[in-house]
Amino acid sequence: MDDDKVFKALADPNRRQLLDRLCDQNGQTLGQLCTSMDMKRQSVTQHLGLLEQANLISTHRRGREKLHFINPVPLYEVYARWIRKFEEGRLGLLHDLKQELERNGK
Amino acid sequence: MDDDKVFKALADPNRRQLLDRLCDQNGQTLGQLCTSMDMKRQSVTQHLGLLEQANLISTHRRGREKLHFINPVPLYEVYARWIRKFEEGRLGLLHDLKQELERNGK
DNA sequence: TTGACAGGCAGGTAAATGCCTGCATATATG
DNA sequence: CATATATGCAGGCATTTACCTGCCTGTCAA
Repeated sequence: MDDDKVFKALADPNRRQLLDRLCDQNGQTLGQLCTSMDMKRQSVTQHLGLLEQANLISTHRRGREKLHFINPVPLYEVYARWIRKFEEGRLGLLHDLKQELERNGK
Repeated sequence: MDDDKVFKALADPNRRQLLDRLCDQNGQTLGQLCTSMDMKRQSVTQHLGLLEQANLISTHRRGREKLHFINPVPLYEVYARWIRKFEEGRLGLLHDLKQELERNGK
């Protein structure tokens, strides 16, 4: 997985909204997704392209339509490799901070 | 919490690296952090500024030094509000995809 | 076959981003 | 006090990003 592409894809609120819409209803067409996005179809296409490059969605065509499906795996991997790491040290880190503040706040 | 600031802050590999360095050793000064970043001090300052605005780090001064501490809370909240949501629907989503592929792959 | 519909592709532009240089300020130390 | 050290602040510049317009291709249905 390319961490960087995933993080960059998630950096834009419109792309997060697209994931949200797909979470509401998976397998939507480009046209359907466009109705909830305040921008031109071509722009939505670009956003979906970035999501697909980040492997956050997968697509396939049905006739003249293009269906979009969420792939939750990269999101979970971001959590596993990135967020959980800091979560584990959470108490320790807060302890360090507290100690430092006390040492200097006296 | 401002989701957008957190996601945008995490979008840059240098900022993620800074968080990593702080995870290795919490409470480092700007100067210390600079030694592991291949850019000028002023650039590092800007990155740290974004991390602080996203509430991912907190700082306080000790004399002429500025110490930086990780705040793991926003990371956990991103997970709780964002990633867990998709994780929950994971099996269902994969099931939808499989079904769709089979319907059209025949 | 022809018209309507769904989507792809190719620039163009304004704004945001990331990095830099140069200079200013504040603190520690001899 | 004088100097070195740690950081702050301002502005410039190149790249990337996000959105747009305009046009082309492919599919369905009458």
